[in-house]
Amino acid sequence: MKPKTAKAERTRGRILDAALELLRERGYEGTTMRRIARRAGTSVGSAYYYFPSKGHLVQAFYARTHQEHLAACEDVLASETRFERRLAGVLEAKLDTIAPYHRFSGVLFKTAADPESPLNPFSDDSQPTRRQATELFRRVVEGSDLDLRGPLARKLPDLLWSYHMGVILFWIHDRSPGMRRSYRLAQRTVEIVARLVRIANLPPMRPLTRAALELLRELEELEPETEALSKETADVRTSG
Amino acid sequence: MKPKTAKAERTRGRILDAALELLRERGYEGTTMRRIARRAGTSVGSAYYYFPSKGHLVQAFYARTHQEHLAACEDVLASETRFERRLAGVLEAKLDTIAPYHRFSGVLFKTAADPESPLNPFSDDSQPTRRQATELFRRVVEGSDLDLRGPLARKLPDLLWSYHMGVILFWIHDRSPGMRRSYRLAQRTVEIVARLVRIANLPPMRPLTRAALELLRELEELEPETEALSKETADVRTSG
DNA sequence: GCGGTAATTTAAACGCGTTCATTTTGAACA
DNA sequence: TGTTCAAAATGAACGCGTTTAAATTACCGC
Repeated sequence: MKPKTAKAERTRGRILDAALELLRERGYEGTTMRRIARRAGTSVGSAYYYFPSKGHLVQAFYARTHQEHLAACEDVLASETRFERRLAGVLEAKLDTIAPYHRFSGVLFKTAADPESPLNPFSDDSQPTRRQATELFRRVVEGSDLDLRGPLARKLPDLLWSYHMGVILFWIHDRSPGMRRSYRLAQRTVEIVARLVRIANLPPMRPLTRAALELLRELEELEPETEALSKETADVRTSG
Repeated sequence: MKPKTAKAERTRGRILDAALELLRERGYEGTTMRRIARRAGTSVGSAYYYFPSKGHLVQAFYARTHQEHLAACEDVLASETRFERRLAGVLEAKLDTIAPYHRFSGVLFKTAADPESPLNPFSDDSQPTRRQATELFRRVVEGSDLDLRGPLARKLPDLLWSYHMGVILFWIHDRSPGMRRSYRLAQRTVEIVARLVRIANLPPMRPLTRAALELLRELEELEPETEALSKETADVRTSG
C-alpha cells in the first residue's frame, strides 16, 4: 500500500529504516516483524499495511545494497578498458559490498530459489533490480576492448549476470576467513570467462558458440509469460 | 534419535510414511508437523523425538526420489555407450523422477541454498546422498566412449553434478506446460557439454582447460573443513 | 469549525515449527 | 509377580509470520 498522507509517509519510512537497521544488526532471523514494529514505534499490522510481507522488506534491503554496488563500480568502469579488469572490478566490488551480510546471507539469499518468493530474481517484484543488474554488465562489455558483434554481443550481459549469480552462490557457502576463496574464485574465473569470450568467435569454436546462442534463443521463445502478456493471457489460458 | 525397541521402530516408520505421503499429496507447506503426527497416530513431540526437524523428514524424501532416479537410470547406463546418450538419459530420468513434485519444488529445493539447512547439498546431513550422486556421474563417464585421462577425468563427475544442479535450478523456475523448456534445456546443453568435453583436451583448448582444472584444485586446497577435521579443529580455531 | 469518508492503526487471533517438563510404557531383573 | 528405570510418548507453551475486524485518525468540502 502506497502512503497517501504525510504522516503515513513518515510511518512507512520509520518501518523501512527499522527493518534495514535490524537486518544489519541481527540478520534475517533476528529481525522479526514484531521487533521492526516496536523499533518503528508502531504495530505489526501497520508494517503489513505498507509491506505485503517480510520478504518485501528484504527486497528493499537488496535494492539498497545494489545501489551501493553500482556506486562502488563507477571508478573501475570509468578508468579501465580491458574487459578482464572491468569484470573483475565489478565482481570484487560486489563481494566487498555484500561482505557485511555474509553471516546471515544464507537465509537472505536462499529464498531467491523459490519461484513464489518476491526475492526470486526472476519474480516481477525483482524486475527493476534485475534490469539494473544486467544493465551494469552491459556497461562492462560495451566500455571494454572486446570487439563483439552479432548475437553474442547481445546475450553476453545476461550470461555475465548468471555467471555473477554463480559466484554469489559460491560465496554464500564460503566459510573461509575473509571469504578468501570467493575472491580467488572471482579472479580466476574472470580469466577463464574472458578467454572463452575472446575465442568464442574464432573459427574452431564457431559451431559451438552458435549452438549455445541458438539454445538461448530457443529457450526465450518458449518463455511462457513476459510482463506485458501475463494479465491478458491469464483468461485465455484457463479457457484453453 | 534411533529407535531401540521394536515398537519404536514401527512408530518411526509410521511417522516417515505419513510424512512422505503428505509431501506427495499436499506439498511442503500443506505438510505440517501436526498433520504428520495425526496421520501417524502419534503426537508432534514424538515426530521430533525421531527427526530433529521438518527438514530432516524432507531429507528422507529426497533420499527416496534419488533411489527412484538411480533405478530409472539403470537401463540407459547398461545399454548406451555414447557419452551424450548416457548423460541425456540420466538427466531425462531425473526430470521424469522429480516431475510429480514440481508444483511444490520451490519450497522443497530452495532451502538447498541455505548453508545452515540440512537440505543444503553440501551439508553433512546430505553427504551420503551427494556421494551417491557424483558416483552416478562417474558411471556416466566411465562407461562411455570418452577417452579421458588426467585431472579432467577425475574432476568431470563433480563438474557434471554441478551442471545437473543447474538444470534443476532451471526446472524449478520452469513454468512451461510439462516442463518442456527444462527437457529442451537438458537435451541441448548435453550436446554442448559433450562437445566441450571432447575438445577440452585438444591442443588449442589445452591452456584454458588446464587453467580451469588448476582453479578447481586450488579451491579444494583452500577448503576450510572436511568431515574428518571439523571436530578436532573446532577448539583450535576458537583459541587461535 | 464540522461532518463524513477514506486512510491509517491497532490488538487479538490463527496456524506454523519447535521445545520441554511431565507422564506412560515395557523389558530386564529380583 | 513386582520393581526399576531408560526409552518413548505426550500436550501445553513459545515466538514466529500473517490476517482481520474493529477502532482511530487525517483530510476535504461545507
